[in-house]
Amino acid sequence: MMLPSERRKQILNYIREKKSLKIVQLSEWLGVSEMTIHRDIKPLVEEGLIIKTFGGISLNQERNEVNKQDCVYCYSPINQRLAYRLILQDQRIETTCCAHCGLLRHKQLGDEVLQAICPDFLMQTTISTTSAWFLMDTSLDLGCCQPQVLSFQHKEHASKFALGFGGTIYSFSEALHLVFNQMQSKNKGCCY
Amino acid sequence: MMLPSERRKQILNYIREKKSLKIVQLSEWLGVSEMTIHRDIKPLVEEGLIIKTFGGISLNQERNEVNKQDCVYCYSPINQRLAYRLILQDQRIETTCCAHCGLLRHKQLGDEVLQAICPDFLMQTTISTTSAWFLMDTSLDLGCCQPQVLSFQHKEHASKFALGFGGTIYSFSEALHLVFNQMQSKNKGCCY
DNA sequence: AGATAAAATCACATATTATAACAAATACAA
DNA sequence: TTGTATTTGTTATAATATGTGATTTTATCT
Repeated sequence: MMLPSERRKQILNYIREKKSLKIVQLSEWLGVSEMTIHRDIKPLVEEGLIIKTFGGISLNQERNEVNKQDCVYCYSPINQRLAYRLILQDQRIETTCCAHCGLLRHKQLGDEVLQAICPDFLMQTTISTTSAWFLMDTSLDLGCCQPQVLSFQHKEHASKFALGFGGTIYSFSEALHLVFNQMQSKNKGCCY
Repeated sequence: MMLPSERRKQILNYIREKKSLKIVQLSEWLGVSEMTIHRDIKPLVEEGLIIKTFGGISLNQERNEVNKQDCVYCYSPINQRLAYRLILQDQRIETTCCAHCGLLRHKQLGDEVLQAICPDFLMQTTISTTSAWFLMDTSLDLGCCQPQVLSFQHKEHASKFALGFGGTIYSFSEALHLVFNQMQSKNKGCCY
Protein backbone atom coordinates (compact mmCIF):
# COMPACT_ATOMS: atom_id res chain seq x y z
CA MET A 1 0.00 0.00 0.00
CA MET A 2 1.15 3.44 -0.90
CA LEU A 3 1.10 6.59 1.15
CA PRO A 4 -1.53 9.13 0.14
CA SER A 5 1.08 11.83 -0.41
CA GLU A 6 3.12 9.46 -2.56
CA ARG A 7 0.09 8.64 -4.64
CA ARG A 8 -0.58 12.33 -5.24
CA LYS A 9 2.97 12.86 -6.43
CA GLN A 10 2.59 9.90 -8.74
CA ILE A 11 -0.53 11.40 -10.24
CA LEU A 12 1.32 14.64 -10.93
CA ASN A 13 4.23 12.84 -12.56
CA TYR A 14 1.91 10.68 -14.58
CA ILE A 15 -0.18 13.56 -15.81
CA ARG A 16 2.93 15.57 -16.67
CA GLU A 17 4.01 12.74 -18.90
CA LYS A 18 0.68 11.79 -20.41
CA LYS A 19 -0.88 15.28 -20.55
CA SER A 20 -4.34 13.83 -20.14
CA LEU A 21 -5.76 10.91 -18.21
CA LYS A 22 -9.01 9.23 -17.27
CA ILE A 23 -10.07 8.84 -13.66
CA VAL A 24 -10.69 5.13 -14.27
CA GLN A 25 -7.13 4.66 -15.51
CA LEU A 26 -5.67 6.30 -12.45
CA SER A 27 -7.96 4.30 -10.20
CA GLU A 28 -6.87 1.01 -11.73
CA TRP A 29 -3.22 1.96 -11.97
CA LEU A 30 -2.96 3.07 -8.38
CA GLY A 31 -5.25 0.41 -7.00
CA VAL A 32 -7.64 2.72 -5.23
CA SER A 33 -11.25 3.64 -5.81
CA GLU A 34 -12.29 6.42 -8.17
CA MET A 35 -13.61 8.34 -5.22
CA THR A 36 -10.10 8.46 -3.77
CA ILE A 37 -8.70 9.70 -7.06
CA HIS A 38 -11.31 12.44 -7.04
CA ARG A 39 -10.26 13.44 -3.57
CA ASP A 40 -6.60 13.32 -4.58
CA ILE A 41 -6.93 15.57 -7.58
CA LYS A 42 -9.24 18.08 -5.93
CA PRO A 43 -6.41 20.16 -4.40
CA LEU A 44 -4.40 19.92 -7.62
CA VAL A 45 -7.32 21.30 -9.56
CA GLU A 46 -7.82 24.07 -7.03
CA GLU A 47 -4.14 24.93 -7.29
CA GLY A 48 -4.55 25.14 -11.04
CA LEU A 49 -1.88 22.56 -11.80
CA ILE A 50 -4.34 20.31 -13.58
CA ILE A 51 -7.64 20.89 -15.26
CA LYS A 52 -10.69 18.79 -14.56
CA THR A 53 -12.60 17.46 -17.50
CA PHE A 54 -15.61 15.20 -17.40
CA GLY A 55 -14.25 11.72 -16.86
CA GLY A 56 -10.64 12.73 -16.53
CA ILE A 57 -8.00 15.36 -15.99
CA SER A 58 -5.56 17.20 -18.24
CA LEU A 59 -2.35 19.01 -17.57
CA ASN A 60 -2.46 22.77 -17.28
CA GLN A 61 0.37 23.43 -19.71
CA GLU A 62 0.78 27.06 -18.74
CA ARG A 63 1.24 26.34 -15.06
CA ASN A 64 3.65 23.48 -15.71
CA GLU A 65 5.68 25.20 -18.36
CA VAL A 66 9.25 26.34 -18.13
CA ASN A 67 8.10 29.93 -17.96
CA LYS A 68 7.05 29.99 -14.39
CA GLN A 69 5.99 33.51 -13.69
CA ASP A 70 8.05 34.29 -10.65
CA CYS A 71 11.72 34.35 -9.81
CA VAL A 72 12.65 31.26 -7.81
CA TYR A 73 14.94 33.41 -5.71
CA CYS A 74 13.15 36.67 -4.99
CA TYR A 75 9.63 35.81 -6.21
CA SER A 76 9.32 39.00 -8.26
CA PRO A 77 7.85 38.70 -11.76
CA ILE A 78 10.29 37.51 -14.39
CA ASN A 79 11.32 39.81 -17.18
CA GLN A 80 12.23 37.47 -20.03
CA ARG A 81 14.76 39.97 -21.26
CA LEU A 82 16.91 39.55 -18.17
CA ALA A 83 15.91 36.03 -17.19
CA TYR A 84 18.62 33.70 -15.95
CA ARG A 85 17.83 30.00 -16.34
CA LEU A 86 19.37 27.15 -14.41
CA ILE A 87 19.11 23.69 -15.93
CA LEU A 88 19.41 21.19 -13.12
CA GLN A 89 20.56 17.60 -13.04
CA ASP A 90 17.05 16.29 -12.48
CA GLN A 91 15.84 17.96 -15.68
CA ARG A 92 14.10 20.76 -13.86
CA ILE A 93 14.55 24.30 -15.07
CA GLU A 94 14.61 27.20 -12.65
CA THR A 95 14.26 30.78 -13.76
CA THR A 96 15.25 33.92 -11.93
CA CYS A 97 14.26 37.49 -12.69
CA CYS A 98 17.76 38.66 -13.54
CA ALA A 99 21.45 37.79 -13.38
CA HIS A 100 21.63 39.06 -9.81
CA CYS A 101 19.27 36.42 -8.49
CA GLY A 102 20.54 33.92 -11.04
CA LEU A 103 24.10 34.10 -9.77
CA LEU A 104 22.99 33.85 -6.16
CA ARG A 105 20.85 30.83 -6.90
CA HIS A 106 23.64 29.32 -8.98
CA LYS A 107 26.04 29.54 -6.06
CA GLN A 108 23.40 28.12 -3.77
CA LEU A 109 22.75 25.06 -5.91
CA GLY A 110 26.38 24.46 -6.82
CA ASP A 111 26.92 21.14 -8.57
CA GLU A 112 23.23 20.59 -8.98
CA VAL A 113 23.36 23.03 -11.89
CA LEU A 114 24.16 21.29 -15.13
CA GLN A 115 24.07 24.41 -17.23
CA ALA A 116 22.92 28.02 -17.00
CA ILE A 117 21.86 30.43 -19.69
CA CYS A 118 20.93 34.09 -19.89
CA PRO A 119 20.30 36.63 -22.63
CA ASP A 120 22.89 39.11 -23.82
CA PHE A 121 21.71 42.46 -22.51
CA LEU A 122 22.07 44.21 -25.86
CA MET A 123 21.59 41.54 -28.49
CA GLN A 124 19.13 39.35 -26.61
CA THR A 125 20.91 36.27 -27.85
CA THR A 126 21.04 33.36 -25.45
CA ILE A 127 24.46 32.72 -23.97
CA SER A 128 25.98 30.32 -21.52
CA THR A 129 26.52 32.17 -18.27
CA THR A 130 29.90 30.59 -17.62
CA SER A 131 31.35 32.23 -20.72
CA ALA A 132 29.44 35.48 -20.29
CA TRP A 133 30.72 38.80 -18.97
CA PHE A 134 28.95 40.59 -16.19
CA LEU A 135 28.81 44.33 -15.69
CA MET A 136 28.03 45.74 -12.27
CA ASP A 137 27.67 49.17 -10.70
CA THR A 138 26.59 51.02 -13.81
CA SER A 139 24.72 54.30 -13.60
CA LEU A 140 21.78 52.73 -15.43
CA ASP A 141 19.05 51.44 -13.16
CA LEU A 142 16.69 48.91 -14.72
CA GLY A 143 14.56 48.66 -11.63
CA CYS A 144 15.22 44.98 -10.97
CA CYS A 145 17.44 43.67 -8.20
CA GLN A 146 20.34 45.52 -6.59
CA PRO A 147 23.29 45.32 -6.95
CA GLN A 148 22.34 45.18 -10.60
CA VAL A 149 24.13 42.75 -12.89
CA LEU A 150 24.08 43.02 -16.69
CA SER A 151 25.18 40.10 -18.86
CA PHE A 152 27.07 40.37 -22.13
CA GLN A 153 28.22 37.86 -24.69
CA HIS A 154 31.23 39.89 -25.78
CA LYS A 155 33.59 41.54 -23.34
CA GLU A 156 33.98 44.29 -25.91
CA HIS A 157 30.29 45.18 -25.69
CA ALA A 158 30.49 45.29 -21.93
CA SER A 159 33.46 47.62 -21.98
CA LYS A 160 31.92 49.86 -24.62
CA PHE A 161 28.79 50.04 -22.51
CA ALA A 162 30.86 50.84 -19.45
CA LEU A 163 32.43 53.77 -21.27
CA GLY A 164 29.13 55.61 -21.08
CA PHE A 165 27.43 54.06 -18.08
CA GLY A 166 30.42 53.16 -15.93
CA GLY A 167 30.69 49.96 -13.93
CA THR A 168 33.12 47.11 -13.74
CA ILE A 169 33.34 43.95 -15.85
CA TYR A 170 33.60 40.55 -14.24
CA SER A 171 33.91 37.01 -15.47
CA PHE A 172 31.36 34.42 -14.35
CA SER A 173 33.26 33.17 -11.32
CA GLU A 174 34.23 36.69 -10.26
CA ALA A 175 30.64 37.87 -10.52
CA LEU A 176 29.37 34.82 -8.67
CA HIS A 177 31.47 35.55 -5.62
CA LEU A 178 31.12 39.30 -5.78
CA VAL A 179 27.34 39.31 -5.78
CA PHE A 180 27.35 36.80 -2.97
CA ASN A 181 29.80 38.80 -0.88
CA GLN A 182 28.02 42.08 -1.47
CA MET A 183 24.77 40.52 -0.33
CA GLN A 184 26.47 39.06 2.73
CA SER A 185 28.11 42.30 3.79
CA LYS A 186 25.05 44.41 3.25
CA ASN A 187 23.01 41.71 4.86
CA LYS A 188 19.71 42.90 3.50
CA GLY A 189 17.15 42.05 0.86
CA CYS A 190 18.11 42.85 -2.67
CA CYS A 191 14.94 42.89 -4.62
CA TYR A 192 12.09 45.33 -4.90
CA MET B 1 -12.63 5.51 -25.71
CA MET B 2 -11.46 9.06 -25.73
CA LEU B 3 -12.20 11.78 -23.24
CA PRO B 4 -14.70 14.39 -24.45
CA SER B 5 -12.20 17.15 -23.81
CA GLU B 6 -9.56 15.33 -25.84
CA ARG B 7 -11.94 14.87 -28.71
CA ARG B 8 -12.71 18.58 -28.76
CA LYS B 9 -9.03 19.42 -28.89
CA GLN B 10 -8.59 16.97 -31.74
CA ILE B 11 -11.35 18.65 -33.70
CA LEU B 12 -9.64 22.02 -33.31
CA ASN B 13 -6.28 20.63 -34.38
CA TYR B 14 -7.83 18.81 -37.29
CA ILE B 15 -9.73 21.82 -38.55
CA ARG B 16 -6.67 24.02 -38.17
CA GLU B 17 -4.82 21.66 -40.41
CA LYS B 18 -7.51 20.90 -42.96
CA LYS B 19 -9.22 24.33 -42.92
CA SER B 20 -12.59 22.76 -43.63
CA LEU B 21 -14.28 19.48 -42.76
CA LYS B 22 -17.53 17.60 -43.01
CA ILE B 23 -19.43 16.55 -39.92
CA VAL B 24 -19.64 12.98 -41.26
CA GLN B 25 -15.87 12.83 -41.62
CA LEU B 26 -15.34 13.93 -38.04
CA SER B 27 -17.99 11.53 -36.82
CA GLU B 28 -16.35 8.56 -38.53
CA TRP B 29 -12.82 9.63 -37.67
CA LEU B 30 -13.56 10.09 -33.99
CA GLY B 31 -15.94 7.16 -33.69
CA VAL B 32 -18.87 9.09 -32.27
CA SER B 33 -22.25 10.02 -33.63
CA GLU B 34 -22.84 13.13 -35.71
CA MET B 35 -24.99 14.48 -32.93
CA THR B 36 -21.99 14.42 -30.62
CA ILE B 37 -19.88 16.26 -33.17
CA HIS B 38 -22.59 18.88 -33.40
CA ARG B 39 -22.55 19.28 -29.66
CA ASP B 40 -18.77 19.44 -29.66
CA ILE B 41 -18.47 22.18 -32.24
CA LYS B 42 -21.32 24.30 -30.87
CA PRO B 43 -19.15 26.17 -28.33
CA LEU B 44 -16.38 26.59 -30.91
CA VAL B 45 -18.82 28.17 -33.32
CA GLU B 46 -20.16 30.42 -30.58
CA GLU B 47 -16.63 31.44 -29.72
CA GLY B 48 -16.08 32.29 -33.36
CA LEU B 49 -13.09 29.98 -33.74
CA ILE B 50 -14.80 28.02 -36.48
CA ILE B 51 -17.58 28.83 -38.90
CA LYS B 52 -20.56 26.56 -39.39
CA THR B 53 -21.50 25.62 -42.91
CA PHE B 54 -24.29 23.31 -43.90
CA GLY B 55 -22.89 19.82 -43.57
CA GLY B 56 -19.56 20.86 -42.17
CA ILE B 57 -17.33 23.44 -40.55
CA SER B 58 -14.53 25.71 -41.70
CA LEU B 59 -11.73 27.46 -39.90
CA ASN B 60 -12.15 31.12 -39.03
CA GLN B 61 -8.77 32.22 -40.33
CA GLU B 62 -8.87 35.62 -38.66
CA ARG B 63 -9.52 34.27 -35.18
CA ASN B 64 -6.93 31.54 -35.51
CA GLU B 65 -4.11 33.62 -36.83
CA VAL B 66 -1.08 34.06 -34.72
CA ASN B 67 -1.57 37.53 -33.27
CA LYS B 68 -0.07 39.66 -35.94
CA GLN B 69 3.53 38.82 -35.39
CA ASP B 70 4.79 40.50 -38.46
CA CYS B 71 5.94 44.04 -39.10
CA VAL B 72 3.35 45.97 -41.12
CA TYR B 73 6.19 47.58 -43.05
CA CYS B 74 8.80 44.93 -43.79
CA TYR B 75 6.87 41.77 -42.77
CA SER B 76 9.71 40.44 -40.69
CA PRO B 77 8.86 38.98 -37.26
CA ILE B 78 8.32 41.54 -34.53
CA ASN B 79 10.70 41.69 -31.63
CA GLN B 80 8.61 43.16 -28.81
CA ARG B 81 11.69 44.72 -27.35
CA LEU B 82 12.13 47.02 -30.33
CA ALA B 83 8.52 47.21 -31.46
CA TYR B 84 7.23 50.58 -32.63
CA ARG B 85 3.47 50.99 -32.37
CA LEU B 86 1.33 53.43 -34.28
CA ILE B 87 -2.07 54.21 -32.82
CA LEU B 88 -4.28 55.39 -35.67
CA GLN B 89 -7.33 57.64 -35.74
CA ASP B 90 -9.65 54.73 -36.45
CA GLN B 91 -8.51 52.96 -33.26
CA ARG B 92 -6.37 50.47 -35.13
CA ILE B 93 -2.88 49.77 -33.90
CA GLU B 94 -0.06 48.98 -36.27
CA THR B 95 3.17 47.44 -35.10
CA THR B 96 6.54 47.48 -36.79
CA CYS B 97 9.58 45.38 -36.01
CA CYS B 98 11.75 48.31 -34.94
CA ALA B 99 12.07 52.07 -34.93
CA HIS B 100 13.49 51.99 -38.43
CA CYS B 101 10.31 50.64 -39.96
CA GLY B 102 8.22 52.52 -37.43
CA LEU B 103 9.56 55.89 -38.50
CA LEU B 104 9.12 55.05 -42.16
CA ARG B 105 5.55 53.95 -41.60
CA HIS B 106 4.92 56.97 -39.42
CA LYS B 107 5.99 59.31 -42.22
CA GLN B 108 3.89 57.35 -44.69
CA LEU B 109 0.72 57.61 -42.63
CA GLY B 110 1.24 61.21 -41.55
CA ASP B 111 -1.82 62.71 -39.87
CA GLU B 112 -3.52 59.36 -39.64
CA VAL B 113 -1.26 58.60 -36.69
CA LEU B 114 -2.75 59.80 -33.45
CA GLN B 115 0.10 58.66 -31.30
CA ALA B 116 3.14 56.43 -31.51
CA ILE B 117 4.99 54.54 -28.82
CA CYS B 118 8.14 52.50 -28.56
CA PRO B 119 10.21 51.00 -25.78
CA ASP B 120 13.33 52.63 -24.41
CA PHE B 121 16.19 50.49 -25.66
CA LEU B 122 17.78 50.14 -22.25
CA MET B 123 14.98 50.44 -19.74
CA GLN B 124 12.21 48.86 -21.79
CA THR B 125 9.82 51.49 -20.55
CA THR B 126 7.23 52.63 -23.03
CA ILE B 127 7.77 56.13 -24.35
CA SER B 128 6.10 58.44 -26.80
CA THR B 129 8.15 58.48 -29.96
CA THR B 130 7.75 62.23 -30.48
CA SER B 131 9.64 62.96 -27.30
CA ALA B 132 12.13 60.12 -27.73
CA TRP B 133 15.73 60.34 -28.88
CA PHE B 134 17.01 58.19 -31.68
CA LEU B 135 20.51 56.86 -32.09
CA MET B 136 21.76 55.82 -35.52
CA ASP B 137 24.98 54.42 -36.97
CA THR B 138 26.23 52.69 -33.86
CA SER B 139 28.73 49.87 -34.04
CA LEU B 140 26.23 47.53 -32.41
CA ASP B 141 24.25 45.46 -34.87
CA LEU B 142 21.04 43.96 -33.51
CA GLY B 143 20.27 42.14 -36.73
CA CYS B 144 17.05 44.00 -37.45
CA CYS B 145 16.60 46.64 -40.13
CA GLN B 146 19.34 48.87 -41.55
CA PRO B 147 20.09 51.69 -41.04
CA GLN B 148 19.49 50.67 -37.44
CA VAL B 149 17.65 53.07 -35.15
CA LEU B 150 17.72 52.78 -31.36
CA SER B 151 15.21 54.66 -29.23
CA PHE B 152 15.89 56.25 -25.86
CA GLN B 153 13.79 58.05 -23.31
CA HIS B 154 16.64 60.21 -22.04
CA LYS B 155 19.05 62.01 -24.31
CA GLU B 156 21.67 61.39 -21.65
CA HIS B 157 21.32 57.63 -22.02
CA ALA B 158 21.67 57.90 -25.75
CA SER B 159 24.83 59.95 -25.47
CA LYS B 160 26.32 57.66 -22.84
CA PHE B 161 25.58 54.74 -25.08
CA ALA B 162 27.16 56.56 -28.02
CA LEU B 163 30.34 57.00 -26.00
CA GLY B 164 31.01 53.32 -26.30
CA PHE B 165 29.16 52.31 -29.44
CA GLY B 166 29.37 55.51 -31.45
CA GLY B 167 26.54 56.91 -33.57
CA THR B 168 24.60 60.14 -33.75
CA ILE B 169 21.59 61.27 -31.73
CA TYR B 170 18.52 62.69 -33.41
CA SER B 171 15.20 64.05 -32.27
CA PHE B 172 11.99 62.51 -33.57
CA SER B 173 11.52 64.83 -36.56
CA GLU B 174 15.20 64.65 -37.46
CA ALA B 175 15.17 60.86 -37.33
CA LEU B 176 11.95 60.70 -39.32
CA HIS B 177 13.43 62.58 -42.24
CA LEU B 178 16.86 61.06 -42.02
CA VAL B 179 15.69 57.46 -42.21
CA PHE B 180 13.41 58.39 -45.08
CA ASN B 181 16.16 60.17 -47.00
CA GLN B 182 18.67 57.41 -46.42
CA MET B 183 16.23 54.87 -47.74
CA GLN B 184 15.47 57.08 -50.74
CA SER B 185 19.09 57.62 -51.68
CA LYS B 186 20.08 54.03 -51.20
CA ASN B 187 16.89 53.01 -52.94
CA LYS B 188 17.02 49.48 -51.67
CA GLY B 189 15.34 47.16 -49.18
CA CYS B 190 16.27 47.72 -45.59
CA CYS B 191 15.16 44.69 -43.76
CA TYR B 192 16.39 41.14 -43.43
C1' DA C 1 -42.71 27.36 -56.81
C1' DG C 2 -42.74 22.39 -55.40
C1' DA C 3 -40.24 18.01 -54.77
C1' DT C 4 -36.46 15.73 -52.91
C1' DA C 5 -32.41 14.54 -50.31
C1' DA C 6 -29.26 15.82 -46.99
C1' DA C 7 -28.36 17.91 -42.75
C1' DA C 8 -29.64 20.05 -38.36
C1' DT C 9 -32.27 20.11 -34.34
C1' DC C 10 -35.20 18.37 -30.81
C1' DA C 11 -36.84 15.20 -27.38
C1' DC C 12 -36.18 11.32 -25.03
C1' DA C 13 -33.77 7.07 -23.32
C1' DT C 14 -29.60 5.29 -21.74
C1' DA C 15 -24.98 5.22 -20.07
C1' DT C 16 -21.30 7.24 -17.81
C1' DT C 17 -19.31 10.19 -14.38
C1' DA C 18 -19.49 13.28 -10.25
C1' DT C 19 -20.89 14.36 -5.65
C1' DA C 20 -22.61 13.79 -1.07
C1' DA C 21 -23.55 11.11 2.91
C1' DC C 22 -22.50 7.53 5.58
C1' DA C 23 -19.91 3.38 7.13
C1' DA C 24 -15.70 0.85 7.57
C1' DA C 25 -10.85 0.68 8.00
C1' DT C 26 -6.67 2.59 9.42
C1' DA C 27 -3.35 5.42 11.98
C1' DC C 28 -1.96 7.43 16.02
C1' DA C 29 -1.62 9.57 20.62
C1' DA C 30 -2.67 9.31 25.43
C1' DT D 1 -5.99 -0.67 25.32
C1' DT D 2 -9.30 3.22 24.20
C1' DG D 3 -10.73 7.31 21.93
C1' DT D 4 -10.15 10.34 18.16
C1' DA D 5 -8.98 11.88 13.64
C1' DT D 6 -7.93 10.70 9.01
C1' DT D 7 -8.44 8.03 5.03
C1' DT D 8 -10.92 5.06 2.14
C1' DG D 9 -14.83 2.58 0.14
C1' DT D 10 -19.87 2.05 -0.70
C1' DT D 11 -24.19 3.50 -1.86
C1' DA D 12 -27.62 6.60 -3.50
C1' DT D 13 -28.49 10.62 -6.04
C1' DA D 14 -27.40 14.30 -9.22
C1' DA D 15 -25.11 15.92 -13.29
C1' DT D 16 -23.28 15.24 -17.68
C1' DA D 17 -22.59 12.81 -22.16
C1' DT D 18 -24.11 10.13 -25.88
C1' DG D 19 -27.08 7.86 -29.20
C1' DT D 20 -31.55 7.14 -31.59
C1' DG D 21 -35.39 8.36 -34.10
C1' DA D 22 -38.85 11.93 -35.16
C1' DT D 23 -39.27 16.46 -36.87
C1' DT D 24 -37.73 20.68 -38.86
C1' DT D 25 -34.62 23.21 -41.67
C1' DT D 26 -31.65 23.84 -45.65
C1' DA D 27 -29.81 23.19 -50.28
C1' DT D 28 -30.52 21.77 -54.77
C1' DC D 29 -32.91 20.08 -58.18
C1' DT D 30 -36.77 20.43 -62.05
